[in-house]
Amino acid sequence: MSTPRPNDTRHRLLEAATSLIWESSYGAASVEGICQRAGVNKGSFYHFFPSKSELAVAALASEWEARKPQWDEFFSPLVAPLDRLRRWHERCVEEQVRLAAENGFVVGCPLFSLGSEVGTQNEPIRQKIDELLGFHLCYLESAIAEAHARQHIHAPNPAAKARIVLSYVEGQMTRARIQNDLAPVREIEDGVFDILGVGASCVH
Amino acid sequence: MSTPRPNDTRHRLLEAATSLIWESSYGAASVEGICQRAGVNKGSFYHFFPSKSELAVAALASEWEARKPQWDEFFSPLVAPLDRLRRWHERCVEEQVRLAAENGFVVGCPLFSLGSEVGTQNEPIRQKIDELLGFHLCYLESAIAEAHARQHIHAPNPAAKARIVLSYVEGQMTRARIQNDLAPVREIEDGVFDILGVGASCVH
DNA sequence: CTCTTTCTAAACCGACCGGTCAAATCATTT
DNA sequence: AAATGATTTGACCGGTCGGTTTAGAAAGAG
Repeated sequence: MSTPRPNDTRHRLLEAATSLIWESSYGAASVEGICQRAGVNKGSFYHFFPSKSELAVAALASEWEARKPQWDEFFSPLVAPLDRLRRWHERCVEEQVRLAAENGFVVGCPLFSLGSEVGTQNEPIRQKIDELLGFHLCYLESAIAEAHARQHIHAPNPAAKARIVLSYVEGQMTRARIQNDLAPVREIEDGVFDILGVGASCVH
Repeated sequence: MSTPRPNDTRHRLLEAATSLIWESSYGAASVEGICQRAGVNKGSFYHFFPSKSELAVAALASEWEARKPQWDEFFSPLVAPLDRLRRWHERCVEEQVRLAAENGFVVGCPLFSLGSEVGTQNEPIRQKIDELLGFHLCYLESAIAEAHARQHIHAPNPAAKARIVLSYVEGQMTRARIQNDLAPVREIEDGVFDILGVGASCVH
């Protein structure tokens, strides 16, 4: 019943794949390279995963599973809705700063990078990313809807507003990667609040 | 003095590379495949371009050169500033619809797809895309600044607003590719006008 | 202990990768 | 016609790709 060693090799492969794809790209991350980073032989790779693309899907799922608790915490109903966005952004900046220091360049959002790379080529990966971005949308919409209900902002259509915010945020993350500059990441908070009209008069 | 055939082979290679990278990705577009689509032998490829990556840079430059006149037309001072954005968006939708019909899936924006794929791996390509996105930013900022000056919108910081709009637009284009759905492209106009606060009271 | 299952090691596969090359061909100029 | 440089050809290179194979180590179960 217990899982004393939660399959170390498999787990290392998932982590190696995540980091390698994040830093470079799906196409540039070879199976050989992933195995090397995981300290594993190729035979083991194909014992646990039938193909490189299925590893990618599993890595995305595993990543999300690991991150979800933190999202739930940041978007907890105990936190004021706009503060959820603030803390979530704060966490994003921290992570990007750390990764940029580790890797020497800004890596951006892996969902968007990977999704736009293989979106037209690999349907399973595309679907998984689509699903995960849908989750992100839910968190945003919930916070925006509540902020509107409490009259902190004016957003009569929270779903539409959430799509705008998500696309903006992901666009900034990708620009940060393309410009190899953390500035776009850092200005996300101001941008989001500008989009949400925070500070604007809220007459009704 | 005349250039009757402006280097047909070279030009066909540029076009083949553009379309192939746009449809799939830089990594998935092989030199062999590009040559095949261009109807050219691999030897000819390396007669005109020293490497695949330099072809990509040349293709980006060539693409922009071909598109610039249209951008200048859309963003002509003769057009009302917000109408510039409308017509530009209209043109984007048309193109995406056509490409989606041709290829069977939504392709999104090649600058963002390519940029986020090779951004951390290939500096020359990264720089070229950075440059081109900078041009886009200029057009947007100009229209936004003028719209503000004419009091059509309230945007005291046009440069910041332009960055928000660009990231949002590119984010939507990428989401369209990832979702394989034209809806995000179609809603860009509404989103941009929402961001710009069109229709909102403009007290000052 | 042995049997069985799970996992790992390392050699191996054909295909394809980006890139090279020498020879052939074409279009101009003289 | 001869000469010349730009263009084109297709065979070819070493290397790496994603994936397979097989033998055996490890480990739990009886």
